[in-house]
Amino acid sequence: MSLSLAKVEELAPDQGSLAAAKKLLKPSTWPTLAQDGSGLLWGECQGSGATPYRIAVTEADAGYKCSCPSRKFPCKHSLALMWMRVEGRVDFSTGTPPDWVNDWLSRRRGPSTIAPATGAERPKASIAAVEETEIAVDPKSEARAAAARERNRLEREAAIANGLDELDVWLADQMDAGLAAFPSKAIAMCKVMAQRLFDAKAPGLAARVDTIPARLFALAEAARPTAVVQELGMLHLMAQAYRRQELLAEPLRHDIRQMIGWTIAREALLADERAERVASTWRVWATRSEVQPDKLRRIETWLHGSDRHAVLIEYVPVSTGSSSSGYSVGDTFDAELVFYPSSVPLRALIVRQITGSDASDAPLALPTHDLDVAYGLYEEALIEKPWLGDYPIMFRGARLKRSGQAVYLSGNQVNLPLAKSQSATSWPLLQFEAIDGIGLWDGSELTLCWSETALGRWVA
DNA sequence: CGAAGAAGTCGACCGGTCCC
DNA sequence: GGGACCGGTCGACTTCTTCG
Repeated sequence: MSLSLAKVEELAPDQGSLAAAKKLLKPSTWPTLAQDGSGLLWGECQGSGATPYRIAVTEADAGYKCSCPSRKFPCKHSLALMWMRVEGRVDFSTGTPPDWVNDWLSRRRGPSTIAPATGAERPKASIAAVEETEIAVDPKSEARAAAARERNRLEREAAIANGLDELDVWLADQMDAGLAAFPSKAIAMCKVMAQRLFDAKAPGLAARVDTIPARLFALAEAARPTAVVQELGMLHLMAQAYRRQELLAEPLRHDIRQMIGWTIAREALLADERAERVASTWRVWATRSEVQPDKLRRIETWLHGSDRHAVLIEYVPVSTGSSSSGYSVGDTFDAELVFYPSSVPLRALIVRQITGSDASDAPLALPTHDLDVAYGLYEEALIEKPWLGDYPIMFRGARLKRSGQAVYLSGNQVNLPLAKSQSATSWPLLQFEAIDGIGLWDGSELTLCWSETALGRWVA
């Protein structure tokens, strides 16, 4: 028999030819690949010219002919044709040889023309070596890919900078027009600005602008003017912080970049040596599921362990119907978590889960401090991260009080309004002198999640 | 030395995957 | 669900090589 990988190696004039041939092994390069069924192969290979090269090979004696002008014999095209045949991964159609193949056959001298190994002194080319050099070549394409990434990044930074400039102008316009009028036209105005920020590749900031009207209208009318100032002020703060991110401590820099819309790939976080990891027994104390404007369901699982909090966040398309993370309030499991970098680290990923999650009746491991101290901790966190969002408030010895329609959770000094949606469901708790528990405080209202009382547990 | 074409280089494009 | 990102591929362009 005839062709083998060893034979192809032997024929190759040098290592470079083999490497070049390897790149031609994909069928897409070959408009024609055929055989006559008795050891004659031919094909057309699209080179850099307009007309493809024509290659013919005889399997029996490894004869070859190529119309390319290469001065190497055999050229990469002939080598590639033989290689593909030996590998057998590519289909050769069967047919009668075209004229140009017959032409070559008729003019061809005998099989003996193949000079048997002048190759004694030339370095032997090897297919294995091609595979090896592939890896060696990698750094080059790696560098090119890195350059492309860097280019993309700079482009996006430029787009974001433009977006922030537009935001500044927009904010100034709102101030000029007067903030009292803002709520009445907020929906239309915010939609336009959000779209612009989205186009400026700042999707995080865009989402924030987009949802301003919803947050405003959730408030009593009297509270809206102040909220407008806070919302627009926060936008200004974020735009400024992003521009000056070089001056910020690294965790806060991550925060502002994340708020604007940069993301951290799961893999990158798992591979990050410096990311904070905590192994502990974690207790699920709340789960939330909320549909976002972009038709995604955001599922949060809030955890407590080793005297700290963490939240797992996953996103599921609404269309898939799934609305739960698989965890239930009260579940306990051992796991190592890795926290997303932040000045107030909360969001985390599970690195490895050591035990499965089990429903547990054990009481929550509550701290010794009261609501006043808990609120103090919130304020400290707020200093670290001004756009904090939801923050866990874990307390002992607080009391629920009612004032008109509103319900408040009261400590000695602090009174936190309960979420309106809970004013009815929380009424059984009004009877207790003191309750322990945990809730999520978003800066304006508290969503009570879990409470231990003299009569037992209350869960939202 | 110039022509011709191979080979190398680089950006554009595309489809699959990931992330929010 | 939909954009961002990544790796792979394609093709235009440049550089290199060789020969008459």
